Amino acid sequence: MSTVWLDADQQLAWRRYLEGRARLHDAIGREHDAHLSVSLEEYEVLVRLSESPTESVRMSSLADGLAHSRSRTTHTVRRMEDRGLVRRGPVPGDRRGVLCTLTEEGRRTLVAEAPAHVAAVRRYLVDVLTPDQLRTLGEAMDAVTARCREDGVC
Amino acid sequence: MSTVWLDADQQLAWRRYLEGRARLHDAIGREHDAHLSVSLEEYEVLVRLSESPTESVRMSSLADGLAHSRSRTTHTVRRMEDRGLVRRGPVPGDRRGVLCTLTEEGRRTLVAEAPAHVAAVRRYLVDVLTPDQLRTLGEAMDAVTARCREDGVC
DNA sequence: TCTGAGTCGTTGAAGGTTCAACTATGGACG
DNA sequence: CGTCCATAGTTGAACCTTCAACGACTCAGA
Repeated sequence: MSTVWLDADQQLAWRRYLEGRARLHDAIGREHDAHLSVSLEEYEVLVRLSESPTESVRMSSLADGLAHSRSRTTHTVRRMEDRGLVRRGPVPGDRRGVLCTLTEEGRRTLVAEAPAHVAAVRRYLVDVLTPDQLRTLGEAMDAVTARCREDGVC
Repeated sequence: MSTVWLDADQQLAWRRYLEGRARLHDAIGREHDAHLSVSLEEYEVLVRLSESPTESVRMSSLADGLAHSRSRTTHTVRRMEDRGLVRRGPVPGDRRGVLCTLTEEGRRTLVAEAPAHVAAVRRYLVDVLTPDQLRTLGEAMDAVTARCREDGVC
């Protein structure tokens, strides 16, 4: 708030964040490439769908929840539909909407590949932090999300 | 280490991290798009170069420091060279190497645009966290980086 | 000095994301 | 109702990153 520049501590934290962020995404992405049939982003789509009682989520909610653009979500879901992991249908009561639904194949894939995904998250994030660090990390990133929403930068 | 699954706290922290990470990158990226002539990635290249006493860094060191692939670095630097922000030359003593150097134009760009960049980092990260949270965030991501290096996943 | 393994950086193609433009539907308000 | 603006989602092109293959150079050891 006060000055324009970052002090040494702030600068250090920002640098460490940038580097860790890049390496973490890279490391987990490599695990997916090596051992799973779906990318990290596609995996997250499967998770969101599986968490819905109907195993289906509207495109815009999906985009919102994943913090992805609508366009990106369209492309991702189309590719997944081509591979039989999800299917698209109408939203009851709103003819603009598209409902994305988990297929049998999508559910099987999620169940089969979840352990490897979780193992990667543990190996590169959860297991290298203390419970306190992990909690603080979550709270910090939650504050970031709140500010972004506040600014309408979504 | 112990079990295969994440408990509720771990799951929550991971989710918050994923969402905050996406939104933070997006928010700062938008600031760059709107008010600066260089992207966040290009800006980081300029910063690294400016921090060297000679205002030049070898391609591989640049790639390493930014946690980018060598290929990505080549493409990024080529685009920046086309715009006159950096220039490439030989590394004294190793004819395999390429030395990337800040140009006058690159230095001017960095000086002119740093305030807007820093303002974005403050607005979306530094200012929404307590000093403790920010420090812990940095330490946590540093631990992630250490694990990735340990695994040779770079 | 020759050989072989490793490092450095580039290249072009393939794949994913972003952006702007577009169609279609919904909802508020006269 | 009819107009107007907002929302939902798609499309294709431009752009960036990734990947595999490559040429060039270095270094260590026989």
